[in-house]
Amino acid sequence: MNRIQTTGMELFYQNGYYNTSIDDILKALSLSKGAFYYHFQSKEEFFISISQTLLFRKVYIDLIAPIEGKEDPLNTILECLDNNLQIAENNFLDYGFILGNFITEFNGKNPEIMSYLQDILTVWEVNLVTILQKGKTDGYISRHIDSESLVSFIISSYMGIRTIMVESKNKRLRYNYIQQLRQYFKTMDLRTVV
Amino acid sequence: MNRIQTTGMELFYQNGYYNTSIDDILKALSLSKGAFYYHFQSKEEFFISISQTLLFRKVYIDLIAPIEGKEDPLNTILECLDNNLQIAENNFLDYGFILGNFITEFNGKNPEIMSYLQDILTVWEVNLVTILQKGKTDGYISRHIDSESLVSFIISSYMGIRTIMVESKNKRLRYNYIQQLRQYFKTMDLRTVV
DNA sequence: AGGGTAACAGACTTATAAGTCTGTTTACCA
DNA sequence: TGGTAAACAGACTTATAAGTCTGTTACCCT
Repeated sequence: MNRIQTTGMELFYQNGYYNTSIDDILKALSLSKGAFYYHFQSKEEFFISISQTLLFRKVYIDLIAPIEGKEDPLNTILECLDNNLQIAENNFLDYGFILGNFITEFNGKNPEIMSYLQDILTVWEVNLVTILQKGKTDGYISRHIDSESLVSFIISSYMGIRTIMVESKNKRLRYNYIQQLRQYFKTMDLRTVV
Repeated sequence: MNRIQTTGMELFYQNGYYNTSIDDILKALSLSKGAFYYHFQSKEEFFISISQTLLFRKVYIDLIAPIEGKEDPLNTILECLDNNLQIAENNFLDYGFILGNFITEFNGKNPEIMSYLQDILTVWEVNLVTILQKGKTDGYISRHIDSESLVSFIISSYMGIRTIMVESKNKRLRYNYIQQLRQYFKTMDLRTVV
């Protein structure tokens, strides 16, 4: 059952939800229809179960855990995003930011699934806002900064750069992006962004 | 034939390429299979024809033409992006940045279509770089700015904010985004970003 | 050991997709 | 006005999708 979810998420990520059939997933696992529909009611319910477990976990591990409870928010965020971009860069077959891809795919088509995806995004957002607010009280960040705005900006730019990096062979894309973000962060940092 | 392309682009935009059937398009137009396959060889060739005409034209009209040949690059870009975000915001049924959506959808699935989409993105990119370079010689922008990096950053953030704005009801998202971008631009402007 | 249930196999149904093909309409021009 | 070709109609084929259903295996507990 866990293997089905794992393979399902991989294939959905690679080929998209609508372009991946249950048979594709089962073929990759040498399983039968019976096995699948014993564990899951439908393709939709299957995807939702993946969202709430594997997808959420992945976003948490990759983007939330590395910044949780850390000091020096701006540098921490920079480092976290850079790590993720490096992994994507080194992965020959990268398909972009998985959460962003699904949001794009389900937008306007499946409100229920969209709400689950939006929830995950919100958790990330809230965590970023939290660490930034703490950074203010800890004297890392200028108090006149609007954390919500900054977080929207960070998330937007990260989603975008992941989309762009996918097909572009430009090896400086990651470096340039981080440089720009760092430059921007400097304007709101009370200490020094390294 | 032009109506077929127009309706095709609309439906592909709304529902995605793989999730839109030829029959869907023909039903919307009260046309038959014969009409479609008289004009187009296949669904793929149909989409490519749309990319090279309507899609390219849309990106050009919305994002390139408004900045072409203008003075004061940073403010011009800000205004252009803000306009597009306003239109998206006021459009009750917005489905995100159409070019970005297709790039996400075709990534890793159809290299040929991807290359056409990438071409459109490149045209936009080149135009942005050009106007920024001109802005340097005209004394609008600090010379130590790397135009390519800045352009990647602008495009990334725009693609991302469009994705996020789609399902979020937050009405300040656009305003905040533009504010952040303006703030960032101030650090590289030799005059005053209004 | 054997009974019972969880876990799975795989043929089957129904719907919908892309693309084909034959026949019909429409428009235009001599 | 009649003939010709462009433009279109729509039934048909083939493939593939999601989901169903009946039968079979594997395992666990007493």
